[in-house]
Parts: sequence; C-alpha cells; structure tokens
Amino acid sequence: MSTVGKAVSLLELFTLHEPEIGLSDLARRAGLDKATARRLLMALAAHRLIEQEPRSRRYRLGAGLSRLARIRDAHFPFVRLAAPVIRELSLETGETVHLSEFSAGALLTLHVELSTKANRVNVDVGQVLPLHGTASGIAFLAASRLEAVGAYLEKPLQAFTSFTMTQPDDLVKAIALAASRGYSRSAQGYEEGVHSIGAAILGADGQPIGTLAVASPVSRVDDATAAGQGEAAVRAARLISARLTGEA
Amino acid sequence: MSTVGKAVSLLELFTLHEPEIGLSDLARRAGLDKATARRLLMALAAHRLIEQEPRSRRYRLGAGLSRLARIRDAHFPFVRLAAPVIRELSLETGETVHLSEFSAGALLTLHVELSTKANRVNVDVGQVLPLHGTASGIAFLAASRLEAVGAYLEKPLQAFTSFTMTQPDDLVKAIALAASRGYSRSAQGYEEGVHSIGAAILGADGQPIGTLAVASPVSRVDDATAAGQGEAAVRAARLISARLTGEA
DNA sequence: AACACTGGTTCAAATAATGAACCGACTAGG
DNA sequence: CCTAGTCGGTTCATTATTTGAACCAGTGTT
Repeated sequence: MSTVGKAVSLLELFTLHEPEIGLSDLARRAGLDKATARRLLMALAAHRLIEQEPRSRRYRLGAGLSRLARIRDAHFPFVRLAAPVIRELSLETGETVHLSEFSAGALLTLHVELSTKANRVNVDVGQVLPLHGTASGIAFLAASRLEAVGAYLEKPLQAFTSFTMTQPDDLVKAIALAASRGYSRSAQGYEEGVHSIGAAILGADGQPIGTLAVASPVSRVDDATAAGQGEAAVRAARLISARLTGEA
Repeated sequence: MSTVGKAVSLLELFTLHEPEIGLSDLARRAGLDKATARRLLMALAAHRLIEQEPRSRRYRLGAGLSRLARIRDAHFPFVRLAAPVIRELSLETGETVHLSEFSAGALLTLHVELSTKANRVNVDVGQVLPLHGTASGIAFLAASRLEAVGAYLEKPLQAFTSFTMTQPDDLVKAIALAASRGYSRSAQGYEEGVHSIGAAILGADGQPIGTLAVASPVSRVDDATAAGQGEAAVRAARLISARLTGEA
C-alpha cells in the first residue's frame, strides 16, 4: 500500500465510539510499526488532520478535517440540505432514517436520524453499504444508467446474510420493481432482522448521487406500512433532489 | 517534505472559491510533478478523500472528508454548538463574526457569519490567524497559562501590517488589558482597515480552545461601539464555553 | 498543419520509508 | 522494593517506495 494510503487508514481507525486512540493501539490495528505510525501521525498533525491530546498523549481527528469538510460542503451541500428532510422523515415514520452518498462503487453513510423507539435499527455514520443487499443500493441501481448496472453485476456479489440476493437475475428483478415503484424494499439482505425502504436522490444531471433509507425492525413492518414508508421516502428524496438542483 | 505532507498539501489547494481543480493545475501549484500528483490523488481517491468529476476529469474534495469531520464533530461539537451563537452575535452587532479553533500554534477559522452590510469584513473559513496581530489571538493568549504565553513570545513575531505589534513588551500589555477586560481589541494588526474584538472560548478544563471575534471596518467603530461589542462577545463566548462543558 | 494545452503512463534512478532495538516513565502484582 | 509489562517516543542501517523526464493520445486555437 502507498504511504499515503497507510496514513489515511490511520485516520479511518477513529470512529464515533472510539474518537481517541493511543499510539501503540493505532499501530497495532493499522498493522504498522510504532515508529512508522508515529511518523505518519506527525505528518498528519503538521497539517492538522490529527491532533494529540496533550494530557493523555492520545491522538484524535484534527480541526483541519472540519475545515476541509466545510469547503467541500459549501460546494456540494448534500448533507446540509438533506439533514432537515431526513429528520422530518424520521419523525413522520417513527423509524431510523439514513442518508448515503455514492462514492467509489459503494454507498457511504453520511447522516443518520435514529428512531426514538426503544426497539430500533442503529446505523453508524461512516458505514459503507454495498449496492446489492441493501434497499439503498437497489434504489441507487434502479436510478442508474443500464450500463452502470451491468458493470456492477459483472462482479461477484458477496452474501452478508442468508437472505442476501447474490444472483444477478434476482437483482435485476428487484431493480426493475424498484424502478417502477420509485422506491426499493429489502428485508435482511445486509443485516438480520432489518427491513429497509430506499429511495434515490438525483443530482442536477438526473443521475443518482446518493440515497436515503427508512430502516425498521422486520417485526414492525407489514405491506401496508412498507407502502406508506415508500411513498414518504420518495417524497423526501424528491424534495432533497429538488433542493440540490436549486428548484426549491 | 514527507509524502503524506505532499498529499495533504494537495487537499489544501481546494478552497471555497475554487472547489474543483485539474491535474496539471494541482501539480503546478503544489510544486509537484504531474505523475507524482496523480499518484497521490489516486491514493487519496481510494480512501474517498478526493473525488474526480467524471465529465471534466477535474478533482474535488471527497465524501470521506465529510465522514471523518462528522466523527470528529460528534466527539468535539465545537462548531455545531457555537454556530447558532455566532450567528446571533452577528445579527446583534451587525458585523462579521468568526469562530476559530486553536491548533498547532495558530488559530484556524472554522465558521464565519458575514455582516449583511455592504461595507463589511470578509473572512474565509480555513484562514489561519497568528496569535499576535489579531484580536482573537490576543484574547486567546490572555486566557492561556503564563508559560504558554512566554513560549509564544520567545519566537520572532512577524509583522503583517505597519500596525502589527512585534515587540513582546507591547504584546504583554495588550494581553494584560484583555485579561482584565475579558475581551481584546485590535485594529489593523493583521489586515489594513479591519477592527476586531476578540473573546476566548474555554474548554472543560478551563483552558482556552478557541476564540470568536467581531470584525468591522475601522471607520465604523468608536470606543463606545467597541465596548458594546466587547460585552456582547464575552457573553457569547461564555455561552459557548458553558454549552461545550454541558453547563447549559 | 502546427502549436499548446490537457490527462495520463512508463521505468531507471534517487530518495524517503521502514522496523528492530533501544530509552525513560508509568502501573500492577508479588 | 522489585519485576514484568505496558506506554510514548527515538535512532539509523537497510529496504522499498517515490520520483520525474520523456512519452502517449486527445482537444482546442491560431
């Protein structure tokens, strides 16, 4: 792996649950020597992508990331525009709703509004979702150009649960259904016990750039509920698309 | 410079005004060979810190940055908590107000609320402010431990305008005045024609972590106005500090 | 047609990254 | 009090990665 890749993989060790990590721990988890890890951390710290807590000497993500992210967001205000709509949809459905952006062949979770119910689906910001096996992914593929779908189905499809669709034919049918309805439905394709309704968000050129999804415990969703969530998800996705392209 | 440093310096070429840049341009400005720049960009793109617009082939900051920044913000919700207070202060004073975080010996501008007046001070997110020469910096030093101030004054102080304080003695006096008043005042120390009032924001341990500043055209500020801005700035800074430490 | 750009690629040469061994400081257990 | 096992951090000969001049192919301009 390139040196830069190693440095970035250090950044990626930090999560919502573990926002501060010590040197030895970082090196171990990244599979790097302690000396190497430290040199990389110093290089990142020089540009403020990493900070070191002076007391504990542990490392954490730096302010430079906030700065770069703000530059990106100003140019491409996906999360900023979508967040209130996601929140509204979460309140309306009473379920967890998450927003993802397409990046490098997968969907990257950028924002989550959790259900207030005790029995709810938890999704983490930063989670990477595959296109097959999640409602978000099916919705994304259904809004993509045919050639993009074909290219994706060329590659082998990993099974995440016993319910994951791994046959291209099955996937094509699910995509067609999602395309005709405007939203996708998927149960337990990525994680056991999770039911999801997905809808694609389109950019200015009509191509999909991301998705939103309503995620519920399977036990709470019947066909009528799913249909209701689908309608609401489509409305929310269209609203975000419109705001992105300046139509609202 | 380390390879990692070069890669990050590529990221830093993107600004609010120029969020997409082509390969040759990037290489030229970073002082790198085209081949080197491209290899670094590919490494960054593999981790989604950079994206390439498929049509124009130009590069832009990637979604991975938004993701990392959200992880950081969740752990350290400085901007999220401060932004509404900054906005309120901007509306109250009618002037541009900006928020900075201390990082690696300087203040990094994280958030800005611009004055709605035609004649206003413009500050950019991402701008790095020196501790001497800005009201923010003086306020920060006034809230810092004496040893930290001493260490900073050891180093030579660069002059940015003919008004910049470069003598440690002058700076000590300004710091003492700011400490007694609770806010700092500085005119044209960093940029000609700009008057600023700064106040420090404190973390849970009582140490300063950043500042806010009210920036106006010098022509609009007399002593009474400055005093009013000072009181308002101190109130806002205290409110942010309190929210950060969970006291509100 | 010639020119000046662009993004992208190649491979021998030069440079930067690497990691085992080391340090001093700290903590837990005996 | 001692030992063992951590921790963060440093050193420097060895090694592997990075580097960049020269090279495509494509796209406008003159």
